[in-house]
Amino acid sequence: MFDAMFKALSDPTRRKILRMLHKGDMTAGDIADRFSISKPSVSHHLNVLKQAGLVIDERKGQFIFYTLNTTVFQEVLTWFSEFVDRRKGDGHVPNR
Amino acid sequence: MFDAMFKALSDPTRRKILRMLHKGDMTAGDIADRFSISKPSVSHHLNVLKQAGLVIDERKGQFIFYTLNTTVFQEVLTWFSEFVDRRKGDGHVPNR
DNA sequence: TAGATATTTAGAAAAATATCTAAATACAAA
DNA sequence: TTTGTATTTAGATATTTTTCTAAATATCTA
Repeated sequence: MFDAMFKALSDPTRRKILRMLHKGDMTAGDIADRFSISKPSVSHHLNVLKQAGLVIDERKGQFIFYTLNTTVFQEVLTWFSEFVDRRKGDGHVPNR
Repeated sequence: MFDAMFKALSDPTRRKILRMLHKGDMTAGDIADRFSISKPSVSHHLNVLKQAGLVIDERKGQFIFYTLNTTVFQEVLTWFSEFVDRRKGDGHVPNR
């Protein structure tokens, strides 16, 4: 699962989408309109983010709304925390 | 710079290297010995990590030691923090 | 200096990824 | 049901990334 998350985060377009969703939920079309790449390409990126668990999609009539899945961000945050020196104990937590 | 960092973090071999270095500095050869891929491939990964600012290298005689650059981890941590709900009124309320 | 060890660089092949256009699916409105 | 809008799926191509072997560079030791 970490594999998919980091892979998803490696693309700048996808990180931009995440920052947009942080301001509020959006439809696939609204997201696509903010990029110069084609709608199918944006759809592909949205799917990668979805597979990685970083976003959730929900259809409402004609539209599909995308939402951030913040719980997963918490997990990545934890992954990174292990590397940062918090000057508490020896700060070392192994594996994963 | 974030671009290079996220790119570097997207590969599982490189993340494994980072976890190894977290336990202590290592030479390129010692790192390579722990993978089944060739030394030149590991050398390539080390270079990607170095370009991303995630590790620092220092030659000592015949050997080159690699070390984690924790300050950069702190920066990525900050990037992620923005997405995590810390329940401390930053004004942002998700839709629905 | 010659030989041994540590590591990287060069160049090529294979695999993965991003992107496109065209077509398909899902739903709404008339 | 027909038409229009929203979005995805399919299939192809171009680019990027990973990996390899062979060769080069740097340093140590005898």
